[in-house]
Amino acid sequence: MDYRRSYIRDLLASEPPMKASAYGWVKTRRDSKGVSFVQLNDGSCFADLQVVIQEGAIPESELRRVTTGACVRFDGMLVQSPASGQAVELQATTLEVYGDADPASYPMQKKGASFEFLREIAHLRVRGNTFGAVFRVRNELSWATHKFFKDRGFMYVHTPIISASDAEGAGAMFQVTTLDLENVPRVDGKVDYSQDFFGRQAFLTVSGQLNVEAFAQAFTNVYTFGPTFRAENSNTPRHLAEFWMIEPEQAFCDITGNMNLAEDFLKYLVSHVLDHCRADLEFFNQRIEPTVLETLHHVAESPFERITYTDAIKLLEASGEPFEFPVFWGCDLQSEHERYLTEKKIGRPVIVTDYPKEIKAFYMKLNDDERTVRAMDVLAPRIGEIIGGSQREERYDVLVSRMKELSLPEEPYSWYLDLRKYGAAPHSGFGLGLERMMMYVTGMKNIRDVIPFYRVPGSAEF
RNA sequence: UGCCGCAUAGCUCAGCGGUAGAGCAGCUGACUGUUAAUCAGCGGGUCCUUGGUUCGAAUCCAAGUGCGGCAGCCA
Repeated sequence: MDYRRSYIRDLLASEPPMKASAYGWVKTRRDSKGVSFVQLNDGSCFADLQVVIQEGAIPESELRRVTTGACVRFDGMLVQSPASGQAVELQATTLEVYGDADPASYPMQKKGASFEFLREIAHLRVRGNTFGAVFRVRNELSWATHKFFKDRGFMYVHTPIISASDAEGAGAMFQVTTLDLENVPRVDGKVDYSQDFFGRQAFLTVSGQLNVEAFAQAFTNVYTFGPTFRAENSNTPRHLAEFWMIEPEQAFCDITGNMNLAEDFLKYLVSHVLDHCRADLEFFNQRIEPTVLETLHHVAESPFERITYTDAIKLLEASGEPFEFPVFWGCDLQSEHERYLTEKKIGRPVIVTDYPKEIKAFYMKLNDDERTVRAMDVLAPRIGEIIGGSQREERYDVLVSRMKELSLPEEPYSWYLDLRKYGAAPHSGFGLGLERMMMYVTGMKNIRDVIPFYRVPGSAEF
């Protein structure tokens, strides 16, 4: 079994007739008198290869083992298919069964399974149509991300997973420790973290941003792309405890440049999957969300709307909508507000900028009005906030006074403050949640269905 | 974490006070090329758990557990 061989995707694009071998997992088998049809898939593309077995070509005792879920190889001739439904098919002459799958207990079926049930068999759901399509698209989004930034001269930075600063403001963190939880060392009644692995408290990162800012101050244009962790007790179809985030950071870039990058990046990703995942997207459009293709073309072609927070509040106040949460200057935008703006009022992605400083993070650059900061959120129909970014505060004194206002300790951020002391460039960046983007592109309704093995409160199986 | 909903065959569900049903899947067979094939037959159940109401509970009530939706926190 050499590693260089044809995928089913390649066979389907080949010119028949030719000898061929097909490796994969059996989706279904249909028998008629004198002939059997096997749908074989190896994950390389949405379409299955139809394998045709004429009566007598393969011993009945072997053919019986070709059941849904079984892992097999067929050898034979790839020929033009006489029936409609596929261009080519494999006329099989030999069969090797690598792994049987007991049809009475194999849980994947060709019909009728709910996403809730499939989450219980996350190790097997990837063999089905929907999750095959989901993870091919996820793969393409990942590669497109690297290509987009590589083509624009960005450096890929591996920011740490374990972080010592515990108060970044992005939410509750998972603590990392090797202390014996049954017998925690204490000094004056408090936990003695000097005996912990790192000699201090440590956590899983909630964002690579602070680290990637340091690299932007040396390599100009950088990005990080990796897992991040939030210990929030969030039970929604849009939140995970472990998710993947893409965070570019640019020196010599203000909030306008940041918005331009965000818009170009989203359009690039959308165009990429339209070009490279056609069959998968058509499946989503047909079976999951009938507006997906239309939405993606729309996003790729039309400019995003850009409005300030202050103007957004005016639009909401003038809307006449019966919002559950009151709208006033200074309020945070709730889901219902975001949905009104992006779905009802504007009908495509909207970038909202210049939020009140009170509802945004300490590191965002203070505007001259001293009431708002240079934040920008990209809101998208169906899913709400997909990107959050800002121009960063590069003025040392302003940053320190902002931290004081929020009672943040300086010590854990001393290195971050150093970046403002020594050769600080104006800089900007944003974070894009890969899974949020996945939901947008595929139309999948639950974030647990766009990540291979999800982690949420109360659940870390597989 | 709050509010709401759901839990019956392997899966998707119906039944909603009188003792367990359908479709799909599985198994057996039929059919000369099927496309989520079709047709016939067969097997398959602690009706989530515990307690209560009742002559009688899958069905009504309560608590627990699990799952889902909405909201908050955010990406």
